Amino acid sequence: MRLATWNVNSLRSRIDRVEAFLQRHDVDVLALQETKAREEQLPLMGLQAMGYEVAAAGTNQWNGVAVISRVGLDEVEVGFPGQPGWGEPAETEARALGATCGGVRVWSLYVPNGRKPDDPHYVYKLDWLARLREAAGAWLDTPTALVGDWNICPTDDDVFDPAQFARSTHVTPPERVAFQAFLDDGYAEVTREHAPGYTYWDYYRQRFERDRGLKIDFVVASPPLAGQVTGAFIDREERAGTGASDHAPVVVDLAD
DNA sequence: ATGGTTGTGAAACAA
Repeated sequence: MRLATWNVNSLRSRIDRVEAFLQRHDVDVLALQETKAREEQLPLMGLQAMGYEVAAAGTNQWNGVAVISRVGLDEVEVGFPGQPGWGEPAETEARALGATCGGVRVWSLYVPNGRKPDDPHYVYKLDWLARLREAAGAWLDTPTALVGDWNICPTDDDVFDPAQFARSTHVTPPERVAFQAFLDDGYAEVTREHAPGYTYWDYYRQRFERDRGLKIDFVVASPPLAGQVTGAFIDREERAGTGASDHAPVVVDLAD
């Protein structure tokens, strides 16, 4: 099974790229973040014609997550127990969607950005991660993939210029501790060894052309799933050219 | 410290 995750930065504006990406790499399951659309706004006919089922959540213009699968899409769940809302009803804030696809529980995650270390949103980010960890502890014994935009650079190697990010989110010790906690519990980040390099580059200052990016998109796998990983890659070409998302897709191959 | 770009939806606001 081939599983991918991609912060698409608007599904409607990039539906053609999504369909081409699925075909180009023969992807079975795709987790999307920043879909930026209500479910009823999404153009799904093309995906359905290609044999995919779609589950989407989120109704505001900034967040939204989805899972697209051609190997089954069952037990869809939005959010996780204890997930706090943020200034609006929980359904509009949707940052987590779980679905069972081909025997794997796939969670498409859009971890809160945090904005600034002194912003209340940063506290919300850490709280959200703590509650996710609490829920994820119960999923360790089943094939589970926590995939998506974690908005954390776990090491300095994951930042093009650590000095420039010294007072920014994504690199602070509490965020890194929060990420490491999943690994301490038994989860494994399975893309890094096969697919080094950044997954996100800001639109401005020609960050992509100069490869000044961040590695913030990860596949965090439970032990039964981690043992099935045979390879991974970052589709950097998808980030090139005009009309690209600011994130590149990350693809993981799993043995049957 | 600031500014640079993109998306949504039609002015900010988030990233």
